[in-house]
Amino acid sequence: MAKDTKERILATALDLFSQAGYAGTNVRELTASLGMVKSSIYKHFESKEEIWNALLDNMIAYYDERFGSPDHLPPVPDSLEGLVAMTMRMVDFTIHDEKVIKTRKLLTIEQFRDERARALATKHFLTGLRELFTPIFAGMMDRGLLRRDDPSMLAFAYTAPISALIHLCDREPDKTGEAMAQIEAFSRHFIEVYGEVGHD
Amino acid sequence: MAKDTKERILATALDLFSQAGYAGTNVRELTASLGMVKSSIYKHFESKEEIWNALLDNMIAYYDERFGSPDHLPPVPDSLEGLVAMTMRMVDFTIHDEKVIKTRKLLTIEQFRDERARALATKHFLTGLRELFTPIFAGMMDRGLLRRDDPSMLAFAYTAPISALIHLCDREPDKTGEAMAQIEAFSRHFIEVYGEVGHD
DNA sequence: TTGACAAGTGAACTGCCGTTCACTATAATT
DNA sequence: AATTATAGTGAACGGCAGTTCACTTGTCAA
Repeated sequence: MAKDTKERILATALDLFSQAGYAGTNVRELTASLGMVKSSIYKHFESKEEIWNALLDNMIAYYDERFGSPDHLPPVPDSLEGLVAMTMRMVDFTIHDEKVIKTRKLLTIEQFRDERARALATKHFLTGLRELFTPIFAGMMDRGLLRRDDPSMLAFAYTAPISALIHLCDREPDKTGEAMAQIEAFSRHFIEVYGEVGHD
Repeated sequence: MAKDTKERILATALDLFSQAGYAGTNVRELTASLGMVKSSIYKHFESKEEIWNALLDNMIAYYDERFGSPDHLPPVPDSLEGLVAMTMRMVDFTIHDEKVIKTRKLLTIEQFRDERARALATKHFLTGLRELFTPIFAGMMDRGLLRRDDPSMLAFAYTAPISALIHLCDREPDKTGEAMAQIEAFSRHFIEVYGEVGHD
């Protein structure tokens, strides 16, 4: 039971912190959202700050689990259209999964205040995506699908604009549809520009 | 005198809010940074929230002043190398000007909490840059410097990665040099890919 | 059946939060 | 010289923040 409640607390903390930030959320609200009284939370965590630290531990562990091992590398697409499809699948997940959305928002809010949040934010928003796509593009070049070029540069040129539109979805969820369309348009523009002629 | 103090208050508020956020900053710290006692601030602002609103007013006015009128549109570069140079000049300013840095950080932190911050964040981080570069790229295409293509798409593909690296500088200022180098490398990659042959 | 422990409660505490107010000092206006 | 306005002070406020604690309840092992 204890573990279950602890996880519920962390899920609710993620929810509230990702809206108003750590400083903008108080334990009254937090426990009220959980249907308990504020003192109860101290049976599970020593302090509000410990909740924050546990939350960060979780986020770091979750990230390492999903992107840390090479097992979870997406396969190299066997066509340019396959790259678009894979991209849209990944984007569709990342902008609709509540936990992932809240994690991004929380890192966005707290990146200037907490060292670990800062480091994780850079991974999430910049280097992680670039490192994920670098081997993919290298593979596509090997297969003659993409023009020979610096795969890391291409990965950066490809993921950064997509990442910017993902941030837009976090900020203005009602623009999600529009953003998805723009991501697809950008992805097609990209294969148009970098795709090797003779492949679609 | 009053106006001067008011501006000092807003400058200090921008400084503190951009580090710890609105909720994470209290009136005591704010006034202490100004060398006065906390009650004094109420001679200039009715409440902490009014300071926040005035700060947002300022940021919106400053943005409109710098980017709102077509007068301040940068000239269309007359060479591909000119685009790189102009880019580096703009980036150099935007990542070293304290006020601009703090404004970006504050918008980053508060974008999920305040409607006006949300709207201004989208302008700052996404649409503004795109709209700034669209006519520039259109002009460069007219002059035969860039391949004919959708100038708005090119503006997006160009500005989004640069914006991502500007965010990196805000988050990890010690990586500023590295980020500048990456921006220049990306800019050169861009003119390599999109530049019309026969021009440098 | 008892005892021990984990989970939740409500009241109370300390301290800081934003804000108010009567007051003083200074400067500008008449 | 007298008056008024402005900026700043220090003490005090009500309230809410995070936290503690004695206590009740429910669960399960001994």
